Amino acid sequence: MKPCTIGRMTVERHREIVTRFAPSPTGHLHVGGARTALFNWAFARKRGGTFVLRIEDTDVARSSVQSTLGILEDMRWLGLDWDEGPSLPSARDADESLFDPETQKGEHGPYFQSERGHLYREALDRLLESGRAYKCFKTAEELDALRKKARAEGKAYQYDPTDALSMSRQEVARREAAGEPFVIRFRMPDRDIVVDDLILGQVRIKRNELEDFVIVKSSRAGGGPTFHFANVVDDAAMGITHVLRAQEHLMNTPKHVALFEALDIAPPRYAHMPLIFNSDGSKMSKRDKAKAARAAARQAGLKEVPGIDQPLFDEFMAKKNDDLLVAAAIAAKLELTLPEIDVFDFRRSGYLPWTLLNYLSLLGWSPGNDIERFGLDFLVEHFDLSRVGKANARFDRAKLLAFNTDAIAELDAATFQRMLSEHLRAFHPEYDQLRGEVERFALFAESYRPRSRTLEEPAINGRFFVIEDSALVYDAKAVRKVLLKYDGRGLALLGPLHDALAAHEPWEADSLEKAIADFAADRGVNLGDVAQPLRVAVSGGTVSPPINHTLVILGKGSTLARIKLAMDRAPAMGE
RNA sequence: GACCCCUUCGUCUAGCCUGGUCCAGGACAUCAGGUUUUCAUCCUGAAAACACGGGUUCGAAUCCCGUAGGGGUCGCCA
Repeated sequence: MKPCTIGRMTVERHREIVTRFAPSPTGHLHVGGARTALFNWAFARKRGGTFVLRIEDTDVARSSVQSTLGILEDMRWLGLDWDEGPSLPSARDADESLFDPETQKGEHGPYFQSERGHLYREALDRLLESGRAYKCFKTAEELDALRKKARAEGKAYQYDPTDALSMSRQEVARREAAGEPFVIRFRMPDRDIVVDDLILGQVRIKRNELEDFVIVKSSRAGGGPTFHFANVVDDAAMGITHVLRAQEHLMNTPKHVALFEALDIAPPRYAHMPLIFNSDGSKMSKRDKAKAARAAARQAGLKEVPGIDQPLFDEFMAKKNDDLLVAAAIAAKLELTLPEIDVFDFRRSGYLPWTLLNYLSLLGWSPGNDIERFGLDFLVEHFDLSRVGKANARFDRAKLLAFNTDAIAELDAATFQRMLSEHLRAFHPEYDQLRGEVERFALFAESYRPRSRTLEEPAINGRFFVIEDSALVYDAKAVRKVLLKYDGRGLALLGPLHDALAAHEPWEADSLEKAIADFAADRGVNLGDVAQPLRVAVSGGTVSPPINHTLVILGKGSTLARIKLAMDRAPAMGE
């Protein structure tokens, strides 16, 4: 690859592989983006190359620092480290105030496009000088009308450069001086363009399918470089050798290749990956969350939701907007989990980062044998573009969950406890106190470890452990089935059980198990006939860790208090 | 609509390049049993696919052509 000179920068990275992940900071990191990042990362790591992270914030209106931070944090959580790019604050918690865009690693920065204007300007000058770029005064409205007209006539629309190209220098200068807005377009070469894709093979795009596209927006739209232009200039300036991106970019590639050639720089190799869809074949988008929330709200007959202005809510329900804040508020109110779309969603739902990555790697890639469960080290060792498929894939949450179940089963006690604690700290402040009680929390974690498929499940299922005794809510169905059925056989056991337990010491798992078993044996009933009523009495429902562990985590005081509470409330809960 | 990409069990895929060992293998899901004091696990088994049509060949999931279906793109968004 010959050296590239843009600005004062000369990039010469001999035979080294350089890949990049270049998200635009307009929201959270999407799983599709995560897979793109993963493949670029794995490809670079496998070949001993460099992985660059570049923030494409050319769309000033939609980009934000919070999004940038969120994406960096998601990348960090996933364990995808980059060799060059912005630095993440070292704090465990991403704190916006600690984030300094000036801090970065690598020598090809800045890694924010918003700070690379001089490079685009210089490249533009070169194109303007060589006649490969020209000014066009057609407004967006005019072009829109032309597109509509072509469509109405059933014809394919394509930009016609005749007017702009035939305009005299004087005329251009006059209109420019008069302050008329214009865009700058790239003059496509007069020939077909062949993209030699590492996954798809050769793809030929005919000259008449290609049009002179905009590389610099008009002053009305901020006057900055378009994605195509900034992307190419940066890939050149950063010495990117391989561009791995989603197939939706395939039709952009001829433009990019032509741009590289016009700048007299060898283009990188391209590899277009298949897309990821929902299990029903629809596009995985933020709208899914809005859709799910709307459906749930409708079913629950929700007419308003705390924290959201009524007009906004009404519009949301009328499908006038897909505001995620409204969706989140509905989800919180109805206690439902919205479909996970972003990396952060999966994190909040309690998936392990390497499990998500493992699953994601299988969407479009396969190691070629029957091995499916593996970690990043395996991926780095075996990843290869030749084994990336061409067909789109559907995201199957059930399979991800199965992977996560196994991954959690493989964690040792200490690791699970640490990860659970971290998860609860981030998403469930109601567990703060329990987390602080070392021994009790260790037992809590150890009780849930073998029965959790995600880090979120202990938080949901164990909630009865962290509420006031008096706040315990009894599930009517459970009370009827376990305590009241058969003439209150279960309920009748609670009194003597209370007394037996009140007299029991010490309050620890083994002796409690024995005590409960003895209690059952004395009455000639099965262990389950005692355990279930006791479980309902102390937890409010039929599901909890083994009963002896449940009692130890709860403590003697709460156990006895709750048994009394059950004896008190259950009789009134019949039909 | 035009251009481009794709097509193996419900889903993700192995096999395809280098035709026979494939009446197609694995995983998840499903169904049926079993273990377990609840739950979550776990164990055993079953059902389940080469989109269709033509061609090449002794022989095609594998090569070629066509058809159908799916997807992507067609922005001063990235």
